[in-house]
Amino acid sequence: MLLFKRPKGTSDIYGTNMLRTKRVEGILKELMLNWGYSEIRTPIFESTELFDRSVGDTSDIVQKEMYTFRDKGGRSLTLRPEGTAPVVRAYLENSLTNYGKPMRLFYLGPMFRYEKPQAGRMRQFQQFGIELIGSSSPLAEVEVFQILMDMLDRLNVKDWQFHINTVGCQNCRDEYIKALKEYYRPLLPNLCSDCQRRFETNVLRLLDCKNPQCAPYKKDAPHFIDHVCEDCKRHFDAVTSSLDALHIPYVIDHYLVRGLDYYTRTAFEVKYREGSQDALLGGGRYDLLIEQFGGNPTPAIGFAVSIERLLLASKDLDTPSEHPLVYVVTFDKSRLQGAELAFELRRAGIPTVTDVMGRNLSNQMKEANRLGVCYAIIIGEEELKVNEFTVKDMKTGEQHLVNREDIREYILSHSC
RNA sequence: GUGAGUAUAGCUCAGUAGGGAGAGCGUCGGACUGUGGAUCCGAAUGUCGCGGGUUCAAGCCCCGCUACUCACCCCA
Repeated sequence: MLLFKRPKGTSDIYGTNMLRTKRVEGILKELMLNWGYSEIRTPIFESTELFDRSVGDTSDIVQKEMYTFRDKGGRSLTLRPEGTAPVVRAYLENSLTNYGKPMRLFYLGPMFRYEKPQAGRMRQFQQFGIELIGSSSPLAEVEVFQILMDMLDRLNVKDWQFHINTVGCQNCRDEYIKALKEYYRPLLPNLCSDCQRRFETNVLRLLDCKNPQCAPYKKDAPHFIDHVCEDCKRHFDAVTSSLDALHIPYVIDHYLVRGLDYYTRTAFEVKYREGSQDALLGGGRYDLLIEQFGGNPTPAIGFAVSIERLLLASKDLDTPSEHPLVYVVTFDKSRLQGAELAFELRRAGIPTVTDVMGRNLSNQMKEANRLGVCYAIIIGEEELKVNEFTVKDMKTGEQHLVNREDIREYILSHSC
């Protein structure tokens, strides 16, 4: 019986899984280089209030999903459940405002939410996100959507659906909420208990209730788009028409409200057809958040994706293999010469492995084969005498005697 | 928070009526003391998730617990 197990909802990543993860992360970093976004790494924990105040204290995240603890100084800290609030905090704290607008940032790292784990949902998960800070123009949406398309394309994710909605701004949201409340008030007794509670705390969330008991009433609920102000309406129209112009297929989802409070105007999600955790990516505009954090009024937009869900959705992405190029086979008389040669090859940038088990020739060849190397270099007594080592091509089985001093060049000039 | 399923070797799993704990793959070694992949032979690894009960006897039956998986809710 083992003494320790990994905590619930966490995973150990190794082997093929690690290779696929690195592949996806590599593609994402390359993508960002292409789009002129620079990476930012913020702490894994932040003050609890940062999330309370941004994500919203009636949200599921804050109410039941945060890993909150007190440190020895009595501070309330929280393992970050999402990336936008920390990035905005860092943006202001480090005066990145001085770098000019727009600011293009991306992040990649672990997030934490206390939930019941299941397929595509972990308590610690890896999230990639971008933030485009400083533009209120629909052109910002255009860039973000293009990045999103480019990303899904590079990762070979098929069968996704783009959902978009507007959630208004500080001027018009209250009016919509009023309209929604008026609509739902007489229906209240017919709704599920969750919705009865949400009616008071956060009416918007009634829209994405999946309870069949509430479903019939959703159909006739007022739509955001019919209640937003002139500016928001114009913005939304510009956004959708640019989607049309870019030939990006989308559906207007009047029930899309998102789980975080800081969104304004544009909110969107990419859903993936397979699997119960169908939300692959989520994002939106957050024009008020920076001001709310004490900065100058600065509009911004961004999105976040989970690496785990990307991996589930890009199954046919080919797995890269990582194996050494050379295996140096030694005998009792040549162990140190082998170690020396192996070291030399590695310094020349040739991935090399040699025996540390004291195995015989046959078993070293077996290991070389298992590791998938291209060449085995055999250093036996005969070879030592003439200072010429046997280089064996593991694919063809051919072998040649090569002078000790020429081996590095020999390997470098032969591809495998 | 709600519901369902599973738990036997490193992995995938079998285990018949309650009576000796197994197979395949993998690992290690040998056949072959200087040549891998193919083949053959051999070996190691198990408190059968934990605790209790029934029984002469429990991997199997009963009760409790735990862990994991899946789903709901919500999300990424």
